[in-house]
Amino acid sequence: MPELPEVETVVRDLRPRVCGQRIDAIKTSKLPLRREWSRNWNDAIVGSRIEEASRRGKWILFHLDSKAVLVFHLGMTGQLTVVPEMQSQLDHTHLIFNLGRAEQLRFRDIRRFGSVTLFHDSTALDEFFQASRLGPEPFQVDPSYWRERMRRTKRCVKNVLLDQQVVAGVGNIYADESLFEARLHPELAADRVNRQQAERLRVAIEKVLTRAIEKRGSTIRNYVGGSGLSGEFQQEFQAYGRNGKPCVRCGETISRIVIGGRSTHFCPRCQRIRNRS
DNA sequence: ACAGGATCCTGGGGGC
DNA sequence: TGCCCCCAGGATCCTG
Repeated sequence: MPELPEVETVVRDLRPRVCGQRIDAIKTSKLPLRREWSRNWNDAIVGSRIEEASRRGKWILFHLDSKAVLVFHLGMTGQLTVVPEMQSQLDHTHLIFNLGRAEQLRFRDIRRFGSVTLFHDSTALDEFFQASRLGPEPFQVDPSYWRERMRRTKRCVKNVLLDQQVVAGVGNIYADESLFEARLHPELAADRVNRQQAERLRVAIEKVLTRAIEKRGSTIRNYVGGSGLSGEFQQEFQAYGRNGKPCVRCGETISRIVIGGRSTHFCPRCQRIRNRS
């Protein structure tokens, strides 16, 4: 499910509802997530207050007053919401944190590709991000960055966009939407991307992500924000999931191919391998 | 280095 | 109604 715009929406929704709240109790389910929940974490967390909620790539960070950082990844179907404790519990709810005001922070994940980890302090978290070589935020790269990264690989641009070490937060939907916006063929070899194309790509990614955040992300099936609301950007898709439909720019039929095992949608007329510009 | 495939899971949809 | 197959916003491991 969740790429940068969805994760950003969750964090913005949750921030006012969790910041300043103390975690009074934790309930865990038996089923494992991608990382197993450590029993020690209960003791380390209970009694702490959440000071801040933030995002890094597709990761959600809760900074506790104990200096520990509670970190979530939503995988494909993760949902992180604050609800009244009286609200009935949905299937696949794996973690419940009791907050003040008779509210709970709940983590639900149907496919259990999501993960939760507790880091002792922000240094330990930084080390984790460094070890995984997580790339920069797409809004913080300077104009030369994309060209720089592209020229040193022959991989196709779609795969480069999905690589979290290149840029953090872009997933399958926003890769396709950004390439459509930039009029680049997803199978274009990265080292053949020229200066103008790289700049178009940088601008396109920022534009697509910004608009998607404004629309609270995209809901295909499972995604909801931190208050349980769906996103609406799926109504503005121009490429993703539109195979067989006419291109909004030129009327050509949108194609679907598979790249790196991920379905990929593009306009064969607007997005050519050989590009005039 | 990199592509491709399998894997971790559950559920929805289509075809028969 | 059931069954089987394919598909899904991600990441990681293994092979060639």
